[in-house]
Amino acid sequence: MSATNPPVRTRFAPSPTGFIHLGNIRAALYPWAFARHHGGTFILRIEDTDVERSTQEAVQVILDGMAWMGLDLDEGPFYQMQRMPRYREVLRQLQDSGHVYPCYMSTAELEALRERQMAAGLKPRYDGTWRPEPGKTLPPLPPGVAPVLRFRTPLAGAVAWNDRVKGPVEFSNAELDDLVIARPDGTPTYNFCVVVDDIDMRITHVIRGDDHVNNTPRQIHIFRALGHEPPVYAHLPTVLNELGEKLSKRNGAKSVLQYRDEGYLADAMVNYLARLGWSHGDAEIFSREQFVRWFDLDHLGRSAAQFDGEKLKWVNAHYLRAMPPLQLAEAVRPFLRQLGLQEQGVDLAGAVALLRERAHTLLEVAELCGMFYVQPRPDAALLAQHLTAPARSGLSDLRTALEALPGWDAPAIGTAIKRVLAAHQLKMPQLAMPLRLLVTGRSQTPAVDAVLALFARDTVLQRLAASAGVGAAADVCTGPPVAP
RNA sequence: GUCCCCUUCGUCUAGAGGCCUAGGACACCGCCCUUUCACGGCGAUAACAGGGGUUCGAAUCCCCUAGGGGACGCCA
Repeated sequence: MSATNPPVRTRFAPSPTGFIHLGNIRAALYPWAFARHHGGTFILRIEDTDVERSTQEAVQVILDGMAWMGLDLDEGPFYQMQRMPRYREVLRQLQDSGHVYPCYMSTAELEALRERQMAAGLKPRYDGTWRPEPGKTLPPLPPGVAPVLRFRTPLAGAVAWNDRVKGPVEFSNAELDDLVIARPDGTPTYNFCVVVDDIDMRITHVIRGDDHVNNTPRQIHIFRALGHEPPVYAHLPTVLNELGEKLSKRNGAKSVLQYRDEGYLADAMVNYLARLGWSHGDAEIFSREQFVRWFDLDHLGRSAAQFDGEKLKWVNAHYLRAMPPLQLAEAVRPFLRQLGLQEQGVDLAGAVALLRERAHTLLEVAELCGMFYVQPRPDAALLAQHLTAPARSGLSDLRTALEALPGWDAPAIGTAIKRVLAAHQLKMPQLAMPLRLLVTGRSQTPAVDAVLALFARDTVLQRLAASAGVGAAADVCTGPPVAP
């Protein structure tokens, strides 16, 4: 890259429909990363010219999603509805230069035309009835009809670009018709607004979903008519859901914010999404900084990528384990509240540090925390199975030993347990199982000495005391079993 | 129907003519570790859509076929 290249400017240009799924947000991630990589500018533009569907709440959804993912803006959001005067101005330019003409064909007539063309095996397109040509006589003006404005597409030749993802793409102009760029009331249409915006915002690289490939030749023509060269295009392949279908609300696609609410970390999401459709050799786990440093258009995939929730979980679990315990505890707190768990008695940072190895999401960590913040109600059948007579007598001795322990930490507790094991000729599981059942109510926990160490000693002694008597087991089983 | 695009293990992908008897990761399966469950370690199964070329040599280049997707709006 020579120093004469203009600074990189990319944009994310969603229409605010109230929903933003993983495919949408990936279409923001890549242009963001590209701008950051080149020290360029990342712009958000809200394409809200469809007044029927656009709302401010929907814009907020986009903003929230981007904020969560850490996709920070340099400029914008710009709203197309606020740029109407500018569009009208450019429209006049195009009229003055003879690039557009009024068309009075009714929608009913157009419909009929399309049907005839389809029936004849042709591509349906406007036939140029109202396109003025030297020596051509136009039909008589229908009275009282406001015309649309159509763009005069070149008849011959072809339009081509070198797509940074797809490679060279070429469309014959004969395939293109004269598209409507302004409605009867003068409001401009999509393809026109996009070009005016991309020119005004000096966009150098258009990185967008490949559903726009077919719009690109039209947009290039408008660029040229306006005396500008088009930007570099990179059309990203589609993201498919786990069934291989196109992502959509109707297909049950989730909002990006729902992933946040289910306990996924933004860094993990960025990592996973970056890797879905782009690669850097064998790298699977990389930080946001590494991603930005490595990101380029040359290693984007060409074909549609299928979302894989299992891999997302794996990536998320990785980030969970890499987090400092205090920070993790902070992140888990809202989920604790959501589950109605009271953080008390046991240090949360200690708990999550111990539990995160067995969880994939913050929500799962919070659920596991239940073993520390809920009164234990061991399953009666499990208790009966594990609380054998030898175990009972071992536990009784252990209780005494724990009570006498000078310190209260995992190694000391572990030593005490091993002494009891030896004295009673017990195997570890024979004592550890009833022990974790009695203290946590669960049969699956981290190493029992580490778990006990997190509890206050009094709590442990109390819960062990409850099982001391012969009939005590029944006392403990006062409620329905909690999930193991 | 017409045009455009796509096609490597189940999934995400590496791969830019010889480094490929095709590599990594997730998932799956097996073994090990073990205080239950996890984690971790080790290992196994698994793919170049098909057919023709070009070349000494092709996953890589060309052509054809098949399959998939997208577009064809006074939506964006």
